[in-house]
Amino acid sequence: MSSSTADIDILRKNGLHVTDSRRVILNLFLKYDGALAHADIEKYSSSLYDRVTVYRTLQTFLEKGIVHLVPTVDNATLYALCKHNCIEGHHYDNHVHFICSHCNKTSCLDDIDVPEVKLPRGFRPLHAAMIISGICKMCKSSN
Amino acid sequence: MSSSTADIDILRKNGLHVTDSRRVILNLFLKYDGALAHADIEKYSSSLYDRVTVYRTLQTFLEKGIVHLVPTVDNATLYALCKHNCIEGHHYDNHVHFICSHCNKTSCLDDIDVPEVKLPRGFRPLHAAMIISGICKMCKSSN
DNA sequence: TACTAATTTGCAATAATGTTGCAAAAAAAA
DNA sequence: TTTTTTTTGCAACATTATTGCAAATTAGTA
Repeated sequence: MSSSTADIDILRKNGLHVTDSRRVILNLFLKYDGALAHADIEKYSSSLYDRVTVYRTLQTFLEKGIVHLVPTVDNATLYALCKHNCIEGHHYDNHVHFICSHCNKTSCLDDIDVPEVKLPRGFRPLHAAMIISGICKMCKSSN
Repeated sequence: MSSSTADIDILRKNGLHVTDSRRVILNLFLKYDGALAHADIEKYSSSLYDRVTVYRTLQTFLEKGIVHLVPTVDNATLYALCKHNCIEGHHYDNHVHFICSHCNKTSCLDDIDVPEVKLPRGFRPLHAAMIISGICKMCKSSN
């Protein structure tokens, strides 16, 4: 049994009660370095918790800025851990997201910022998101 | 009654049978310069057609390259007209998408290409999508 | 530790969204 | 007009997400 309390720390720091389901779900994100869908979480947590609890936990994490939504081109809803200093109600997920067409894993490229783009006259930008699809590092090297 | 046959031309050019529902849906896209969700189409076409027909029509348009999916940060599935020369199975929707936080309209900025980004070693990009949110031209000028 | 107040969870019901098979209707070709 | 092929509508079903409420759990306090 891991004695790490990283998950507990995160929950406490965000003023959340420490519960089993929150710990399990948060640890999934901490261990799996990529974006997770609701279905992934249900699968990996072996249906220990009710679907509704998973939905509500993700919603809570979103609101607290523990995770952010990952943009997608299909209709999938993906969540990923916020790595930098996100605070309640204000995310700093200004990084590029990469989705691998081979292993299907979506990763946050935390160190790659979304580039600025010159918009047509009259448009005022507030936030930009970017998704790049292709072959990821792991899949490329394993060929 | 408009005598324009732009919609018919598009359908013919793509080898599709010309039917009422396809014409109505296609004209929605032609008139409304922005991305539409399935629900929008159901609403604007006054439930003239079955839900299933709308789904199948959108699927057909997607396959033929008449519309493309618009990336989103929530789980919405949005479709927008392909403006440039998309052919069956190969889209050229390499443009930036803009979603207005005020009127909620999603537009294709057809003339703004998604910029190149330098990725970490090992990642091979195939396609890039970009979504910018903010205040659009119309909403800004009406304040 | 035991008690209390507030939060969280599970269950059941419901809503919203999307898919499939098949017969009837419509479109295109002969 | 007739025939062939495609499309549509209906019904049923599947998946994904939301809500209310009582029971269980958490955290603070005595």
